Amino acid sequence: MTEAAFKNWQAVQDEVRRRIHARIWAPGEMIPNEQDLAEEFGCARATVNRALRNLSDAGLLERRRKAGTRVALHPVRKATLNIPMIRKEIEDRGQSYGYERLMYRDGVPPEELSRRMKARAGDRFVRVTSVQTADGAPFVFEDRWINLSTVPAAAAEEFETVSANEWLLTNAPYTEGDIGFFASNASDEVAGVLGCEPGAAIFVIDRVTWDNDRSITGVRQYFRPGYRMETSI
Amino acid sequence: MTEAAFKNWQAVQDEVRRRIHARIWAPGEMIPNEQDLAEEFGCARATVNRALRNLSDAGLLERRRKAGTRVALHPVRKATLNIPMIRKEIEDRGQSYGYERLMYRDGVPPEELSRRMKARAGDRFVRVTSVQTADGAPFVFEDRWINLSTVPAAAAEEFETVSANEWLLTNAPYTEGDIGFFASNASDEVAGVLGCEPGAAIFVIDRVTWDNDRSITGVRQYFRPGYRMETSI
DNA sequence: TCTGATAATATGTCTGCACATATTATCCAA
DNA sequence: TTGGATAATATGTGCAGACATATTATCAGA
Repeated sequence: MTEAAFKNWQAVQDEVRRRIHARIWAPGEMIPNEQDLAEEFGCARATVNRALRNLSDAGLLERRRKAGTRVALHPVRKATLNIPMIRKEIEDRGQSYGYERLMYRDGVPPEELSRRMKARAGDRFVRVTSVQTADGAPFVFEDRWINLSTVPAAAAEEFETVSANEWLLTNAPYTEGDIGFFASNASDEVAGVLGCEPGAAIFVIDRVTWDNDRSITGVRQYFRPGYRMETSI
Repeated sequence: MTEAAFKNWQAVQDEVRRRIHARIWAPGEMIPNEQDLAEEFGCARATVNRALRNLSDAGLLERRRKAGTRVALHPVRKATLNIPMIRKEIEDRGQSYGYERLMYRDGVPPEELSRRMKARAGDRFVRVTSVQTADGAPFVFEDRWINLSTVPAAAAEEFETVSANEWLLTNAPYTEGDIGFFASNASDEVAGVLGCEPGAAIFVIDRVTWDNDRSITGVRQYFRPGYRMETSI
């Protein structure tokens, strides 16, 4: 074990990882403070800070001022998953992408969605349903409500050729979003669009996006049977 | 607009966010380099660096050496979701948690899982199935294979009272994990355990965890109908 | 025209120092 | 004993300067 072997923050991070994994520093246990570690590793405190901060972000360490740094007792494993932008996902597989608008209509969202979107009195909405295809086969059925009070410009667009998702991404960037994932049996409508049996298990993503406290859009995406969302931690 | 108003990295970050959102810097467009921004904001380059790096991590900016920094064209929205530790999730709801082991048996994983776990010739496995309950009602059915060649200590534990997940977390920490989410129609077996109709849409999480390049365990969790995984971005 | 060496440039990161801030420990007075 | 002021301490962050590194642009030579 040579001295001064940990000169960059990633080397420090790896070493700390190793010690946690080797249980040299056990879960729940305090680890030395930054100053001491910096001396031991032969680097500046800022370098140690950067490494520990990163590990704290990753959920492996818990840090508090004055209290110090300890190894997380329940490593809250955080998976970062990329919310699929359908076109990109399909094209990345080398398949041809298709988009077709099915319906475009003014209206009022159902009660439950209205609540989730914190709709105010007087808010106007438009509903757009569409299907996106991979090599001609249905890939995802999308049922979307757009809050025209938040995005007035959307009233001038009928989403016949460009998907609402892409239009919104470039024309109404959002600051926050709530996402839910669940499984649902295909209704007759969903089955009809996706070309599967009614009752088939469908992976569904629910999303509401916000421009600060104003909801932009609420969308539900029904993926074709067999769809799998992957990630790693 | 007063000068020198952005003295800390979060203020800088907020200002950059604002400019992106206000389309002062449009998607795909280059933004000024760190040096210039530092002068404009009246702070050190390191401060601008910290802010931009954070935004890059969040997927809002794309940075490349020499090429510079540009506003992400397709803001790859990264949702960080906490992989549920079932007991904690149930107890956090104020419900009582229950665990019951259903089966414990040596064997060989099915072909597909064997491949995903990169099983080597001579690897030995044990299969553990269990159900976890919330207030007595089935919550999740778990079908797990443990690689005894990676975790020999697991051979001495039969998981009758402690869930394999918790035992592994404290006895065989993992370095990496692959996770998949999908929907599946309940088989007769799954329906029987979860107490629902066969064919009901079930949210399923597939996971393989690794100690470096050696697989520790491969598990499939079938959640009760109606289960919803939530997160925000 | 193409290729490979070279220069230019923006980001990445380290150092050493300083001060800020949150939190805990301590101690004194009521 | 208790409450509140005060000190001590570990992390959080800022700054200036320097060098490292990846990548692009340029230009000479084949």
